[in-house]
Amino acid sequence: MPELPEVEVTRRGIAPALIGRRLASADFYAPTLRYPLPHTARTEFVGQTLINITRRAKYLLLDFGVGHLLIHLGMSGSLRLLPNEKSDTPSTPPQKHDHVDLVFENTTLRLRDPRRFGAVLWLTGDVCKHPLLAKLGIEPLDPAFDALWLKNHLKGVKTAIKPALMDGHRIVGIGNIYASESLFRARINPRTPAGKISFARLQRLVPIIKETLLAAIAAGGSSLRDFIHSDGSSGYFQQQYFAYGRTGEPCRICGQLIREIKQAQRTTFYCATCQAR
DNA sequence: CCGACAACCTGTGAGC
DNA sequence: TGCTCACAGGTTGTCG
Repeated sequence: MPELPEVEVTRRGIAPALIGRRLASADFYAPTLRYPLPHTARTEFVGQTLINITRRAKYLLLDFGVGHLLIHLGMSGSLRLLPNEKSDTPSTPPQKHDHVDLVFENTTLRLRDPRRFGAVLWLTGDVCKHPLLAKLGIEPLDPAFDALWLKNHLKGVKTAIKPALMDGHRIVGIGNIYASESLFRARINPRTPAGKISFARLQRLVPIIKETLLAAIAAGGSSLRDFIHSDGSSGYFQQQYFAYGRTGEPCRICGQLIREIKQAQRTTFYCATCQAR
Protein backbone atom coordinates (compact mmCIF):
# COMPACT_ATOMS: atom_id res chain seq x y z
CA MET A 1 0.00 0.00 0.00
CA PRO A 2 2.62 2.45 0.92
CA GLU A 3 3.90 5.36 -1.04
CA LEU A 4 6.01 8.01 0.60
CA PRO A 5 3.19 9.57 2.65
CA GLU A 6 2.17 6.35 4.29
CA VAL A 7 5.76 5.44 5.11
CA GLU A 8 6.26 8.86 6.64
CA VAL A 9 3.01 8.60 8.59
CA THR A 10 4.14 5.21 9.85
CA ARG A 11 7.49 6.66 10.91
CA ARG A 12 5.82 9.44 12.85
CA GLY A 13 3.36 7.01 14.35
CA ILE A 14 5.87 4.54 15.71
CA ALA A 15 8.82 6.79 16.59
CA PRO A 16 7.54 8.34 19.86
CA ALA A 17 6.73 4.93 21.35
CA LEU A 18 10.03 3.30 20.42
CA ILE A 19 12.89 5.79 20.43
CA GLY A 20 15.01 5.41 23.54
CA ARG A 21 13.67 1.93 24.19
CA ARG A 22 15.79 -1.21 24.37
CA LEU A 23 15.04 -4.01 21.94
CA ALA A 24 14.30 -7.04 24.12
CA SER A 25 13.93 -9.56 21.33
CA ALA A 26 13.36 -9.95 17.60
CA ASP A 27 11.11 -12.73 16.39
CA PHE A 28 10.99 -13.72 12.73
CA TYR A 29 8.11 -15.97 11.69
CA ALA A 30 9.28 -16.47 8.11
CA PRO A 31 12.67 -17.35 6.66
CA THR A 32 12.47 -14.67 4.00
CA LEU A 33 10.46 -11.82 2.56
CA ARG A 34 11.89 -10.11 -0.50
CA TYR A 35 15.27 -10.94 1.01
CA PRO A 36 16.16 -13.39 3.78
CA LEU A 37 15.33 -11.98 7.22
CA PRO A 38 18.38 -11.26 9.42
CA HIS A 39 18.05 -14.37 11.59
CA THR A 40 21.70 -14.86 12.38
CA ALA A 41 22.52 -11.16 12.75
CA ARG A 42 19.91 -10.89 15.51
CA THR A 43 22.53 -10.97 18.25
CA GLU A 44 23.96 -7.73 16.87
CA PHE A 45 20.83 -5.66 17.46
CA VAL A 46 18.87 -7.43 20.20
CA GLY A 47 19.71 -5.72 23.47
CA GLN A 48 20.55 -2.42 21.77
CA THR A 49 18.67 0.82 22.36
CA LEU A 50 16.85 2.46 19.47
CA ILE A 51 18.36 5.89 18.89
CA ASN A 52 16.28 7.21 16.02
CA ILE A 53 13.96 6.35 13.15
CA THR A 54 14.50 8.05 9.83
CA ARG A 55 13.09 7.61 6.36
CA ARG A 56 14.91 7.56 3.02
CA ALA A 57 12.61 7.18 0.03
CA LYS A 58 10.20 4.44 1.13
CA TYR A 59 12.74 2.84 3.45
CA LEU A 60 12.52 3.18 7.22
CA LEU A 61 15.85 3.12 9.04
CA LEU A 62 15.90 2.14 12.68
CA ASP A 63 19.17 3.43 14.10
CA PHE A 64 20.56 1.22 16.86
CA GLY A 65 23.94 2.94 16.98
CA VAL A 66 25.86 -0.21 16.09
CA GLY A 67 23.89 -0.47 12.86
CA HIS A 68 20.52 0.11 11.21
CA LEU A 69 17.52 -2.11 10.71
CA LEU A 70 16.14 -1.24 7.30
CA ILE A 71 12.44 -1.88 6.77
CA HIS A 72 10.61 -1.66 3.47
CA LEU A 73 6.86 -2.24 3.34
CA GLY A 74 6.75 -3.39 -0.28
CA MET A 75 3.26 -3.28 -1.72
CA SER A 76 1.24 -4.71 1.12
CA GLY A 77 3.27 -4.20 4.28
CA SER A 78 2.21 -2.36 7.39
CA LEU A 79 3.70 -1.76 10.81
CA ARG A 80 1.79 -1.42 14.00
CA LEU A 81 2.40 -1.08 17.67
CA LEU A 82 1.11 -3.57 20.19
CA PRO A 83 1.19 -3.17 23.95
CA ASN A 84 3.17 -5.91 25.67
CA GLU A 85 1.87 -8.29 28.26
CA LYS A 86 4.23 -8.60 31.22
CA SER A 87 6.51 -6.09 29.48
CA ASP A 88 8.18 -8.64 27.23
CA THR A 89 5.45 -10.47 25.30
CA PRO A 90 3.15 -8.95 22.68
CA SER A 91 -0.46 -9.01 23.82
CA THR A 92 -1.70 -10.51 20.55
CA PRO A 93 -0.19 -13.62 18.96
CA PRO A 94 1.02 -13.21 15.38
CA GLN A 95 -1.53 -13.91 12.66
CA LYS A 96 -1.08 -15.54 9.29
CA HIS A 97 0.72 -12.67 7.55
CA ASP A 98 2.66 -11.31 10.51
CA HIS A 99 6.34 -11.94 9.83
CA VAL A 100 8.33 -9.90 12.31
CA ASP A 101 7.96 -8.81 15.91
CA LEU A 102 10.46 -6.34 17.30
CA VAL A 103 9.76 -6.59 21.01
CA PHE A 104 10.80 -3.44 22.85
CA GLU A 105 10.23 -2.71 26.52
CA ASN A 106 6.44 -2.40 26.89
CA THR A 107 5.72 -2.18 23.16
CA THR A 108 6.09 -4.48 20.17
CA LEU A 109 6.53 -3.32 16.58
CA ARG A 110 4.87 -5.88 14.31
CA LEU A 111 5.34 -6.18 10.55
CA ARG A 112 2.47 -7.62 8.54
CA ASP A 113 2.95 -8.16 4.82
CA PRO A 114 0.58 -10.51 2.96
CA ARG A 115 2.35 -10.21 -0.39
CA ARG A 116 5.79 -10.45 1.15
CA PHE A 117 7.39 -7.90 -1.16
CA GLY A 118 8.71 -6.10 1.89
CA ALA A 119 12.17 -6.31 3.38
CA VAL A 120 13.97 -6.25 6.71
CA LEU A 121 17.74 -5.99 6.55
CA TRP A 122 20.47 -5.41 9.13
CA LEU A 123 23.00 -2.88 7.86
CA THR A 124 26.28 -2.01 9.49
CA GLY A 125 28.62 0.73 8.34
CA ASP A 126 27.55 3.67 6.22
CA VAL A 127 23.89 3.08 5.33
CA CYS A 128 24.08 5.57 2.47
CA LYS A 129 26.55 3.29 0.74
CA HIS A 130 24.32 0.24 0.85
CA PRO A 131 23.39 -0.79 -2.70
CA LEU A 132 19.67 -0.30 -2.02
CA LEU A 133 20.21 3.29 -0.89
CA ALA A 134 23.30 4.47 -2.73
CA LYS A 135 21.64 5.23 -6.05
CA LEU A 136 18.43 6.77 -4.77
CA GLY A 137 17.37 10.12 -6.18
CA ILE A 138 16.39 13.32 -4.44
CA GLU A 139 13.67 13.50 -1.78
CA PRO A 140 10.67 15.31 -3.25
CA LEU A 141 10.16 17.26 -0.03
CA ASP A 142 13.79 18.40 0.00
CA PRO A 143 13.91 22.18 -0.69
CA ALA A 144 16.67 21.40 -3.20
CA PHE A 145 14.01 19.68 -5.31
CA ASP A 146 12.74 22.64 -7.28
CA ALA A 147 11.78 23.45 -10.86
CA LEU A 148 15.37 24.18 -11.84
CA TRP A 149 16.55 20.87 -10.41
CA LEU A 150 13.81 19.06 -12.30
CA LYS A 151 14.54 20.90 -15.53
CA ASN A 152 18.20 19.96 -15.32
CA HIS A 153 17.44 16.33 -14.55
CA LEU A 154 14.83 15.89 -17.28
CA LYS A 155 16.91 17.55 -19.96
CA GLY A 156 16.92 15.36 -23.04
CA VAL A 157 14.86 12.61 -21.37
CA LYS A 158 12.57 11.03 -23.94
CA THR A 159 10.70 8.81 -21.50
CA ALA A 160 7.15 9.94 -20.80
CA ILE A 161 6.88 12.19 -17.76
CA LYS A 162 4.76 9.79 -15.71
CA PRO A 163 7.18 6.85 -15.64
CA ALA A 164 10.05 9.37 -15.41
CA LEU A 165 8.57 10.79 -12.20
CA MET A 166 8.30 7.30 -10.76
CA ASP A 167 11.93 6.42 -11.40
CA GLY A 168 13.54 6.39 -7.98
CA HIS A 169 16.95 7.06 -9.44
CA ARG A 170 15.75 10.62 -10.11
CA ILE A 171 13.14 11.39 -7.47
CA VAL A 172 12.16 8.95 -4.75
CA GLY A 173 8.81 8.23 -3.20
CA ILE A 174 6.47 9.13 -6.05
CA GLY A 175 4.52 5.96 -6.66
CA ASN A 176 1.75 5.18 -9.08
CA ILE A 177 -0.93 7.11 -7.22
CA TYR A 178 0.92 10.37 -6.69
CA ALA A 179 2.41 10.35 -10.18
CA SER A 180 -1.08 10.31 -11.70
CA GLU A 181 -2.49 12.74 -9.15
CA SER A 182 0.31 15.28 -9.42
CA LEU A 183 0.20 15.31 -13.21
CA PHE A 184 -3.55 15.78 -13.14
CA ARG A 185 -3.29 18.72 -10.79
CA ALA A 186 -0.53 20.25 -12.88
CA ARG A 187 -2.59 19.65 -16.05
CA ILE A 188 0.28 17.82 -17.73
CA ASN A 189 -0.35 14.92 -20.09
CA PRO A 190 1.29 11.79 -18.66
CA ARG A 191 2.58 10.77 -22.11
CA THR A 192 4.53 13.96 -22.73
CA PRO A 193 8.24 13.24 -23.17
CA ALA A 194 9.77 14.41 -19.90
CA GLY A 195 12.45 16.52 -21.55
CA LYS A 196 9.92 18.46 -23.60
CA ILE A 197 7.91 19.93 -20.76
CA SER A 198 8.19 23.70 -20.55
CA PHE A 199 9.88 25.33 -17.59
CA ALA A 200 6.62 27.09 -16.77
CA ARG A 201 4.90 23.73 -16.40
CA LEU A 202 7.70 22.32 -14.28
CA GLN A 203 7.31 25.36 -12.04
CA ARG A 204 3.69 24.37 -11.63
CA LEU A 205 4.42 20.67 -11.18
CA VAL A 206 7.06 20.77 -8.44
CA PRO A 207 5.01 22.59 -5.77
CA ILE A 208 2.02 20.45 -6.68
CA ILE A 209 4.03 17.28 -6.02
CA LYS A 210 5.10 18.64 -2.64
CA GLU A 211 1.58 19.81 -1.74
CA THR A 212 0.02 16.53 -2.77
CA LEU A 213 2.47 14.50 -0.68
CA LEU A 214 2.16 16.86 2.30
CA ALA A 215 -1.64 16.76 2.14
CA ALA A 216 -1.54 12.97 2.18
CA ILE A 217 0.82 12.98 5.15
CA ALA A 218 -1.46 15.42 6.93
CA ALA A 219 -4.48 13.22 6.23
CA GLY A 220 -2.62 10.26 7.70
CA GLY A 221 -1.32 12.33 10.52
CA SER A 222 -4.81 13.05 11.73
CA SER A 223 -5.13 9.42 12.78
CA LEU A 224 -1.67 9.20 14.37
CA ARG A 225 -3.04 9.63 17.85
CA ASP A 226 -4.62 6.19 17.56
CA PHE A 227 -1.70 4.52 15.85
CA ILE A 228 -1.12 2.07 18.64
CA HIS A 229 -4.68 0.80 18.46
CA SER A 230 -5.15 0.96 14.71
CA ASP A 231 -4.56 -1.77 12.17
CA GLY A 232 -1.54 0.09 10.89
CA SER A 233 -3.42 1.86 8.15
CA SER A 234 -3.75 5.60 8.07
CA GLY A 235 -5.93 8.34 6.71
CA TYR A 236 -4.23 7.65 3.40
CA PHE A 237 -7.28 5.91 1.99
CA GLN A 238 -9.53 8.83 2.67
CA GLN A 239 -7.75 10.89 0.01
CA GLN A 240 -10.06 12.26 -2.63
CA TYR A 241 -8.39 11.36 -5.86
CA PHE A 242 -8.89 13.39 -9.02
CA ALA A 243 -7.69 10.72 -11.42
CA TYR A 244 -6.32 7.62 -9.71
CA GLY A 245 -8.72 4.69 -9.89
CA ARG A 246 -11.47 6.80 -11.49
CA THR A 247 -11.56 5.27 -14.99
CA GLY A 248 -14.92 6.00 -16.63
CA GLU A 249 -15.94 8.43 -13.92
CA PRO A 250 -16.41 12.12 -14.71
CA CYS A 251 -13.45 14.42 -14.22
CA ARG A 252 -14.04 16.55 -11.14
CA ILE A 253 -12.99 19.62 -13.11
CA CYS A 254 -14.47 19.30 -16.59
CA GLY A 255 -16.81 16.30 -16.51
CA GLN A 256 -15.07 14.37 -19.28
CA LEU A 257 -14.58 10.71 -18.43
CA ILE A 258 -11.25 9.78 -16.85
CA ARG A 259 -9.21 7.43 -19.03
CA GLU A 260 -6.64 4.80 -18.22
CA ILE A 261 -3.58 3.72 -20.16
CA LYS A 262 -0.61 1.49 -19.49
CA GLN A 263 2.81 3.05 -19.13
CA ALA A 264 5.82 0.94 -18.21
CA GLN A 265 3.45 -1.83 -17.11
CA ARG A 266 1.65 0.45 -14.67
CA THR A 267 -1.83 1.91 -15.02
CA THR A 268 -1.95 5.66 -15.57
CA PHE A 269 -5.16 7.63 -14.99
CA TYR A 270 -5.74 11.02 -16.62
CA CYS A 271 -8.24 13.42 -18.10
CA ALA A 272 -7.69 13.87 -21.82
CA THR A 273 -9.28 17.31 -21.70
CA CYS A 274 -7.65 18.85 -18.63
CA GLN A 275 -4.35 17.20 -19.48
CA ALA A 276 -4.33 17.80 -23.22
CA ARG A 277 -0.92 18.29 -24.71
C1' DC B 1 20.84 5.05 -22.06
C1' DC B 2 16.13 3.20 -22.89
C1' DG B 3 12.04 0.30 -22.77
C1' DA B 4 9.84 -4.16 -22.19
C1' DC B 5 9.15 -7.74 -19.34
C1' DA B 6 9.54 -11.23 -15.72
C1' DA B 7 10.01 -12.11 -11.07
C1' DC B 8 9.09 -11.95 -6.09
C1' DC B 9 3.91 -13.35 -3.40
C1' DT B 10 -1.09 -13.40 -1.93
C1' DG B 11 -5.61 -11.33 -1.84
C1' DT B 12 -9.49 -9.40 -4.09
C1' DG B 13 -12.92 -8.41 -7.22
C1' DA B 14 -14.89 -8.66 -11.86
C1' DG B 15 -16.94 -11.58 -14.97
C1' DC B 16 -18.73 -15.79 -16.39
C1' DT C 1 -22.52 -19.67 -5.19
C1' DG C 2 -18.25 -20.90 -7.19
C1' DC C 3 -14.55 -20.77 -10.45
C1' DT C 4 -10.89 -18.40 -13.21
C1' DC C 5 -8.39 -14.59 -14.47
C1' DA C 6 -6.50 -10.10 -14.30
C1' DC C 7 -4.74 -7.00 -11.49
C1' DA C 8 -2.85 -4.56 -7.22
C1' DG C 9 0.06 1.23 -4.02
C1' DG C 10 7.21 -1.52 -5.27
C1' DT C 11 11.63 -2.73 -6.78
C1' DT C 12 15.25 -5.49 -8.98
C1' DG C 13 17.35 -7.76 -12.65
C1' DT C 14 17.77 -9.35 -17.42
C1' DC C 15 17.53 -8.84 -22.20
C1' DG C 16 17.21 -6.64 -26.77
